[in-house]
Amino acid sequence: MDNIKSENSAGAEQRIYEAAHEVFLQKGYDGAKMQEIADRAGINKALLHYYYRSKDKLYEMVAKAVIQRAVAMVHQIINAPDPLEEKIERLIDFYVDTLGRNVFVLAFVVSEMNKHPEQFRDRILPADLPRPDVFFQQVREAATAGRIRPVQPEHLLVNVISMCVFPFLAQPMMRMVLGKSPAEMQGFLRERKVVVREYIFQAIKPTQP
Amino acid sequence: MDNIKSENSAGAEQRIYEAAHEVFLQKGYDGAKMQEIADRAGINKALLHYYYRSKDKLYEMVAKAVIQRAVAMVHQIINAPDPLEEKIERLIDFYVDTLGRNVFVLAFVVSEMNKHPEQFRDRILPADLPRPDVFFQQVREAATAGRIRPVQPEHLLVNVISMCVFPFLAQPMMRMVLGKSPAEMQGFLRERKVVVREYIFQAIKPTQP
DNA sequence: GTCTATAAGCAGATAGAC
DNA sequence: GTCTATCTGCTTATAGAC
Repeated sequence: MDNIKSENSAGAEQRIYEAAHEVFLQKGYDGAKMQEIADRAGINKALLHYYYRSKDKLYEMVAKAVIQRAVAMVHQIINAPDPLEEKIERLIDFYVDTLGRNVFVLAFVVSEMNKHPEQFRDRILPADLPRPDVFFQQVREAATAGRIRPVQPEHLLVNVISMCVFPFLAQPMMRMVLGKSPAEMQGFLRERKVVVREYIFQAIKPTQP
Repeated sequence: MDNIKSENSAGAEQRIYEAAHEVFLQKGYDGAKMQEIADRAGINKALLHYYYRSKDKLYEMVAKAVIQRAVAMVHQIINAPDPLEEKIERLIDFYVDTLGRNVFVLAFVVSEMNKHPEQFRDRILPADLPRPDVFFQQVREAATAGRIRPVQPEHLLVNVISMCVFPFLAQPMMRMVLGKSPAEMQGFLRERKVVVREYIFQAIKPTQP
């Protein structure tokens, strides 16, 4: 099954792709340079164009993969068969753990979608986007059953995501506002999981039993 | 006081600055091109360099102004003498209204600070950053007085900012997740003020009176 | 497949006329 | 002050040898 590759560790094509992934994520389309990608892959620019015809194509491929992986993971959790309360906790854990470690993915998606919206709409976003319908339905049912206040499902989801994700995304800005050192900020971010959980459950719990 | 300017509406220097402001905010440092700035200002590239020596200097000037204005406005609200509850409402209104209309400013700060952190630290951020100490103190006092639960002041502030700001910042991503049209998204975002207020006050109100 | 060399075009910056 | 013309260097992309 596996052919013998003429290069070291992983084959040029694969290494190019991985290098492109890193560079595009960190610098965005405009800031990324083919030379740097070639350097990180340990080959030269000509080979980039041999495997991936142009910078655009390479970018498209990377961006597509990044988006699709993110969408798939979120969808998996959001529409899992877990009960609502558990699901919210898993969502919080997922966002803080996974995205917290890969801030670049997040910053990439947000900033690139803002900067090149038409390119994303036309060539990068998947046509069929899975909706969080299961989650929404669960929220409505929990409200009807009186287990939570009757909150709007979409806003609940957005609030969870916002509180989990934004502090990581805007880490430099938050440090500025709070006047924290990088080390202090690390500690602060570690507390987020329990804080978000606390705020969300306080906010949705029934008013008077 | 006002000299007669040889050019139309506002004087070349001013028009260049405004054009640069627009372009840098929308495209970031890497995506911005001096040619486009010149075009929007209605002059040519040579004049850019006559007034502002280089792209770097021009960027530095714009970024500094953007940051400082944002910092000043936030500081003004956060350390105002209003009582805590009012202040939180004003904060929410401020973020949703002001930043909601200028998403670019926000995206600019977040993404550029992530991409060029050392440049921001060394040349753009003001040395003296006003701290939200007054706000923090108010939270502690309100907690001691039993008017709110004893929450951590910093996390409270971060939660307010996150829920207000993130949905606008990640608007394209949110549309993707929620499956909304641009028009529907507009409506959704208009509901945020009241929703954030509701979540925050539910989360911090005393457990049992 | 992988390289060197080079083409073609663009972006930032300057010289010099007016 | 403002322009045209031009230089220099960088970036994407291709040609062609091995």
